[in-house]
Amino acid sequence: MLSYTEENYLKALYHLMVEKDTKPEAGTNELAAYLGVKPATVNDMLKKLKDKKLITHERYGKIRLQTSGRKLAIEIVRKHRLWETFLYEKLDFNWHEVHDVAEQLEHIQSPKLIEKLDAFLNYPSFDPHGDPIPDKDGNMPKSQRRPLSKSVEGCRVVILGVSEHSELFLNYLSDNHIGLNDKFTVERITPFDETMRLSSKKNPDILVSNKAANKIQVTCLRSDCGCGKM
Amino acid sequence: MLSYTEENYLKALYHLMVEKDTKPEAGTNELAAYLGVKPATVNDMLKKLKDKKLITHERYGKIRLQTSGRKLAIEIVRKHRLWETFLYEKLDFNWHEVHDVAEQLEHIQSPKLIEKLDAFLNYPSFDPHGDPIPDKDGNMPKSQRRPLSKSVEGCRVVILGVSEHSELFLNYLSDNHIGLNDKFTVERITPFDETMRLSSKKNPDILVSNKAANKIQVTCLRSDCGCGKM
DNA sequence: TATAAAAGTTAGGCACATCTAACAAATTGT
DNA sequence: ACAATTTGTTAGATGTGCCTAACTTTTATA
Ligand SMILES: [Mn+2]
Ligand SMILES: [Mn+2]
Ligand SMILES: [Mn+2]
Ligand SMILES: [Mn+2]
Repeated sequence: MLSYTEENYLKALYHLMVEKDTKPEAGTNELAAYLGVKPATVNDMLKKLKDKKLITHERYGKIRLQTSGRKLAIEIVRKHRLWETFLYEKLDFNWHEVHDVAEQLEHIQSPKLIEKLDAFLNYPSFDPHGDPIPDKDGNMPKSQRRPLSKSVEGCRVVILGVSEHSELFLNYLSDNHIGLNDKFTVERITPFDETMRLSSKKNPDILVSNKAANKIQVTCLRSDCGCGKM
Repeated sequence: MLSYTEENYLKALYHLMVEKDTKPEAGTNELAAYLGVKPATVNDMLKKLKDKKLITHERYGKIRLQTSGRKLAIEIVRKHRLWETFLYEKLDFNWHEVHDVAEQLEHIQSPKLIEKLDAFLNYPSFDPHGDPIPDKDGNMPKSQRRPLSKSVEGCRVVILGVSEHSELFLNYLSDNHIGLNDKFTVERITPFDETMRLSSKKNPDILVSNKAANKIQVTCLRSDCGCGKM
């Protein structure tokens, strides 16, 4: 049985490695910064996780998840995203409110609870941020999400998710009436700064900066718009 | 902000005091036994709770909850019972399975979560064991529950709850097809050992020992059966 | 009332998760 | 290649929650 803290270290390692499409390894300082603790603290924990055969790490070397550690990390990600979905779908939480509560709920120990919750939610594949929810065997559903910034003029897109979860960004989207599963047409892209002008049923004119468009994940609804979708 | 452990001490004190209709005070050994820790451990915690003005306690004296401590304890009881209701009503947990998971869930910190959960469950007044759920101001709903053993021959009763939560007892009830809100007629009470013979639609002949009848809480559906109901 | 039993306290210690401060190794840049 | 910077490690300390063992106070009982 892992402690609350050990679980958070595994999950942090998993996220650091997924969000790094180069080598799946992390450093002590990097992990410390991510978790908001000091490198010395991480070092103590590395010893414990190594003893439990969840990671590999040798002195002055890089940290890697072992298969057992990755499996546990994915279980925690699964719980986190199922709880986020529950809060959003069933309890009417806002987009930006679900994460912090899920940070607590993800540590509840009860396999039955998670299976029942999954069933209650109808076995969802994606959470309210559009992130994939691993199934009970740890398989991640695939989606052809791509940043909105890759779309071209004339594209008809649907919002599948976001790649940043900050309250600031999520509120910015809400304020601009951009929500999960909303559909938009890319009307115009300003050449100089690539600001996008979108239209939707609810709102005929929405301006989205390139910075924001990079964080908004969409899929293209037409195959003939030339946006480079496979 | 209280720790997980501090919350459990407050809740334990509350339960010890409610379940004792004499003086609302508890002893060190009593509390230690209830929580499954050693008296020395309790002593350390008493110091902390006293510093936080949640209890009163002087050397070799009895422990009492202060108003602030009682209020916090009731909040935890509220969370516990709402979660039990959620697990039972929405996730199809069995009677005896809800408690252990609720022991974990009761410590999740999010006022919004609890208010939303309460609304989602339609502001229930009683949990799956028939125990009262305090409202958000800490008021306990009243019910005229009384042990089944107080009923007399001819009484028509409905099961409102149980005063013991062990898996053994709850499974005993399930095995005998006795469930929450089920209705029974008291057909016969054996004079010598007060064993009760009940009948219901599902099952025309159920034998209930006096030991069990003491733990089953009912309300009488007729006013003329002479069972002493007010 | 004296003694035995029960209840409560204290001292000292341990595991966990964290810190600071000092140090060592590896990497980078001139 | 050497120095400077970054990265990682170690030692020693703290607070929480728990323990055992020894002690003291209160309560029960002979
Ligand atoms: Mn977490
Ligand atoms: Mn998410
Ligand atoms: Mn608890
Ligand atoms: Mn209950």
